[in-house]
Amino acid sequence: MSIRFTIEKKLDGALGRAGTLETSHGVIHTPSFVVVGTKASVKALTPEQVREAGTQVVLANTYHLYLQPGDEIIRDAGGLGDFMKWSGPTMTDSGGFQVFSLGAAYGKDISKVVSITDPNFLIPERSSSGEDPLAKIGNDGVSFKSHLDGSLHYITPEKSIEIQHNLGADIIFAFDECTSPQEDDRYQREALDRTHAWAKRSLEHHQKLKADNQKQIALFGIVQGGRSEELRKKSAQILRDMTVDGPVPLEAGNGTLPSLRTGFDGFGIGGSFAKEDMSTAVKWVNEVLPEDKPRHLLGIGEPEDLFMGVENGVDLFDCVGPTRIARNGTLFTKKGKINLLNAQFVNDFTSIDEGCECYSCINYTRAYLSHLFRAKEMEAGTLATIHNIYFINKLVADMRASILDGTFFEFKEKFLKEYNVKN
RNA sequence: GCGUCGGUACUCAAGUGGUCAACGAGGGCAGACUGUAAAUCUGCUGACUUCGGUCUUCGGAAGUUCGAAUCUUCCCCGGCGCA
Repeated sequence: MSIRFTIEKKLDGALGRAGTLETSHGVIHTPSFVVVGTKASVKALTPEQVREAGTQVVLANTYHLYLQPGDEIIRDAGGLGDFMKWSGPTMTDSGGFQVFSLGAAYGKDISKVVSITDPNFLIPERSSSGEDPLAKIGNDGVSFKSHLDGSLHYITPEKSIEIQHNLGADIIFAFDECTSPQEDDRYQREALDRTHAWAKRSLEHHQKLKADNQKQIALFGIVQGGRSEELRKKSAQILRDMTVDGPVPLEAGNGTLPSLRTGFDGFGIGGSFAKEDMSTAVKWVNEVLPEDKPRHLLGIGEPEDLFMGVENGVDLFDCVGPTRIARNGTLFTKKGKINLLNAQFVNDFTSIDEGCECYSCINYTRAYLSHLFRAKEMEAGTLATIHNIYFINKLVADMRASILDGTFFEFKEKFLKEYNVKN
């Protein structure tokens, strides 16, 4: 068994739960936020700083590392964790998101989460003319034009799994197609069928490689289905029930052993969401997915969304938001986000977030960070990133603690009330 | 003193008769960012505005012209050269 998931306590009257996820590189206490280190680096931080900010697990990206430095380099370095000197658990995304971000979303003003009130939401995805996308989908796989040097690469589910095995994270994802919520029903169905076919091929190839190299790697299948309840539930069901022949026993048996059927070790919930229906989509899916396996809501990480996910049975979240907005000057506080580049912080000698015990808050003032951002000093990104991931890690850890002591809903109400009050 | 080059918005800096409230860069003021093409991107940056425009600007003053940041004259300021 490559991972072991144990539920410690469930939420009354909701799908949420607190648990532990054991990997060969340590235990993840869930629910947990997964810090993104796309290119085998959490931007602006050393692994020690990532750890000190309360991080349990880091996620890197297949597509980026395949292009640079190449997955074989990382395999030869001893795997992702050894290469980047992160001793804790690791995950890799499959490249499925790049099918979206470099494909349908390329050169357009749409992102992972859009509001249905956004004018862009009304533009039919495939009919709007934009730049020539870097990712083009075929039924067998996706052709990518490298954003680094323009070279062409063809990624199939097998290729993604092979790269991910070379990267050697504890948890990897099936190759999927992340669709935009604007896609019409016909396209959603077509894409979903493709994602399921790719999931099957990912699982088959994963089992084959696992049998060959004996690595302790867990594979998560990814649920898609856009905004449709029917498709979301169908996707969760199909992936839940999907199995392939298990690893071949090392010693040749006497032929009477029943063949082991294995499925996914956990599940990702994917897709670009309409803000307004993200919670219903998560609920639909988690009502169908098996309770005893971990669920990862891909790419979501705003405080409000984390509460929603945890309440509805999500165990893992990853998101570039906290690290990205930090580098751009926006910091989380208990009273909402603040942009340190705003004039009001130039002479604000209070700490970033009162009461926060992160390295940045203990040692520095808003005025100092404001200066660093204005002066374009690199340390600005470092101190801001430390604070933001500490803030999110702490928030999710507090949610976990509140599930364990039965105060989740009170905690949620109190936090969101304060968080939504403008500074 | 003579000659010469220059003086443009917060700064630097284009423009050398109408398409100029004036290119561009920086700075400033905001906004965005959700499985990272992102230490990135977008908007605004003379005043007023019922968003149609209106008014005041390119060292100062006076001219030429239908029209001047742009041409002329004088003045002020700065650089350089010669006395």
